Parts: sequence; structure tokens; C-alpha cells
Amino acid sequence: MPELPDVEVFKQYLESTSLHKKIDEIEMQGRRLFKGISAAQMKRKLKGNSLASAHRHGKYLFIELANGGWLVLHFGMTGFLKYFKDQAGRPSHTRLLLHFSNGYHLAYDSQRKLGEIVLAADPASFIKKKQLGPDLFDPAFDLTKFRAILRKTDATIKSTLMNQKHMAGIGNIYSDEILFQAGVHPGCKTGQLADRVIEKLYSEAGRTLEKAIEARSDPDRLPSSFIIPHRRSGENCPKCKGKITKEKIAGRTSYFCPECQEC
DNA sequence: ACATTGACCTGAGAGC
DNA sequence: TGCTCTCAGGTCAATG
Repeated sequence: MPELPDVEVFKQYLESTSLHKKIDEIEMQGRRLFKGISAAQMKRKLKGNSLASAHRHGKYLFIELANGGWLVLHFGMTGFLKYFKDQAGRPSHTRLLLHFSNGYHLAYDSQRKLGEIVLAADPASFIKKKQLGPDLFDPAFDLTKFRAILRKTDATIKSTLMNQKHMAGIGNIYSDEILFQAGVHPGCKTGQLADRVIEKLYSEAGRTLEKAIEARSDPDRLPSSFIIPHRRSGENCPKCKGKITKEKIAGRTSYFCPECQEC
């Protein structure tokens, strides 16, 4: 689930529920999610502290701590946040739980433990260490920069869009959507894309991600012109009514319309 | 430089 | 119903 639009929704959710509340206690489960941090360290840092602000870069959520430092969350394939009051609301694979003094709780849940929870001095140093490319919504990430990335590589367009070192935020689902909206086949090599196709990809990437955030990244709320709600092979393409095809491209299952998408 | 594969984890859904 | 198999929206390392 958690690609750029999902994490943006998590960020807004956290901002509207969990800022500026005193953390009385924390719970941790799933050792390997907390890379290089012991439970004691995490507790020392968070207990008595509060969350001051949130920032997103690609698929990472950075949470500023009132007393300095940042909590960094990555959601892997199955992570999400939940703010709740009663125990009944506690999600079943809670890995990090913050107990606030107002009686509410914030849970980071991840069934498959493929995410990451760490502490960082600040977002910039973490982004540098991870070698993440620019966030898709960074104002400095303009068409010129996008074109330069596509011109210096010759991989499939799908893998280039998903490569977090080139640009941060796009995963398997939304790469399929962007390519569908732009009418580009996921297996095209970047070297064979015309300038005008690159422009189209750039504008559709921004538009698609914006629409996804508006729809809270919920497939049921996405425009019916999107391929995501029809992401099953054999379903009809929302544009041409042809059949949607499933194929493994760039190592990931890709859905596309062979009629509408070409190189 | 790029593609492919498997590993990391757990559970849902398909197929029998 | 119950079992087994396959697959899943992410990332990383090893291999060709």
C-alpha cells in the first residue's frame, strides 16, 4: 500500500490526531523493524516527549520530536497508522505504540514487518544516507530534472519511475497508474521515449499523485478513469474497453492496457 | 548499467 | 471444511 500518496495521507492523519500530546509510555514489538535501536534507547527518547511536526519525503514519514531529533517511519508493504482510544481499536499487528496522556494511543501497525523505524538527527541527513532522489512534489523537481534522469538511464520506464534513488515516492501500483494515464507501455526503454512523451509522463505523474491524495489513496474513491480500481487481468480498460493485461516487468506484477499503452 | 532472483515476514485467497 | 500453493502495493544483496 504505502507509496507517496498513502504516506501523505498518513502524514495528514498524524498531524490531525497526534501532535503536541505528551507521550506517557511506549511499547515495541518486532525487533528487526527497529534497525540499530534498542527498546531502552527508543523509550528514553520518546517517553515524556511529544510529536512536534511531520514531514514526508518519498515513502518516508519524518516526525519531529519536541525535544530534538526525528522519528523516521517507513511502512514497507503493509504498514499504516491508527489513532484510537479503547483497546478494541488496537490493530492486530501493532509494532510501535505511543500512549498519550489524553488517554489516546497511536499505533504503527505492520503485518509483514518489512518497514523500518529509526531515529535520525534530521530528515536531510537521513535522505542523504539513504541516497534518496528528490520527492516528486519537491518544487525543484521540474521537467528539466525529470528529463535528465530519463536521459541518463536506459532501463525500462517502469523501473526508472520506481527507483527511489532517481526519484522518491512511486511504487508498483502508482507506476502502473502513471504509465496508464500517460499511455506509455511499462516495458519501454527510457532511451526510446520522445521528449513529448517524457513531458506527458512528467505531467501525468504529478496529476495522478495529486488525484490519489485527494481520494485519500482509497481505490473506491479514485476516479473511474484510473486503472487501479480495475487492477485485475481480464477486466476492461476504462478508456478503450479492451482487456487489461498482467505481465511481470521490472520484477513486479504490472497491469496495463496493450491497446492504450505503447512505446 | 541493467535485469533477475531470492531473502526478509505473514496472511489472504485460490485451487483442489 | 481443510489443506497446500501462490502471491502481495518495499528494499536489499548477489548473480549474470
